[in-house]
Amino acid sequence: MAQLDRLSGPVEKVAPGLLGSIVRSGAVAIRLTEVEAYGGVGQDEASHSHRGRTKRNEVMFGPAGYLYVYFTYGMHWCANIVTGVAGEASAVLLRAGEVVDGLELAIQMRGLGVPDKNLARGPARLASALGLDGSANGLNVLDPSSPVRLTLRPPPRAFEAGPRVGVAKEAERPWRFWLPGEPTVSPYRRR
DNA sequence: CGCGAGATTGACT
DNA sequence: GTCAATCTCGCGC
Repeated sequence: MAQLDRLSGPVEKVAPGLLGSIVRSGAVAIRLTEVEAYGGVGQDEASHSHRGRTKRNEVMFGPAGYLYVYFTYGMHWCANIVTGVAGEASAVLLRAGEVVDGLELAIQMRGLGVPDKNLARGPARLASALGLDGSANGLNVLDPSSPVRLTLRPPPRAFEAGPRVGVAKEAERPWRFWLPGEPTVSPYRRR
């Protein structure tokens, strides 16, 4: 399938190609404006899969197109889309996006009172706006019957790349990609 | 407005 | 026991 092909290449090439694509969970849809690439075993110290397969990250070792949702800092969920081929364990972290559908519901999910461009700015906020938690881990986002789906759109004609944010190691590797001029891109400071 | 520290759960060493 | 791909709030300038 063509969609799977888009996710099967090297993660640093797949990641920017996801910018502008739509992630839908129930009534809420988000257009991706910022993503981050994570490599596999032995090639990326910042990746959860770097030390090999564990109970938590086993989804990353499966085929592309699956959702890897993990819990961190005792209170936040973050969502990734697995890329590459089975066994490679690479994934793309969904860092930020713009709510394009289900705005009212997304606002409720976040417990806010007014429309806000910060709704999905940052990986934990994005997951929260989509209502993602541990139960979404392992879903196939290319399956039309899945509650969480990825709709690929044409790759952006322009994007920017820079250092990753918030990771303990290899933050200088320019594997964070975003769409220029988007107000929803997280302006986070570097560690 | 910018920086700094706290919150709080689960998985790994 | 330690650490984590974060967010929010509060204080100081």
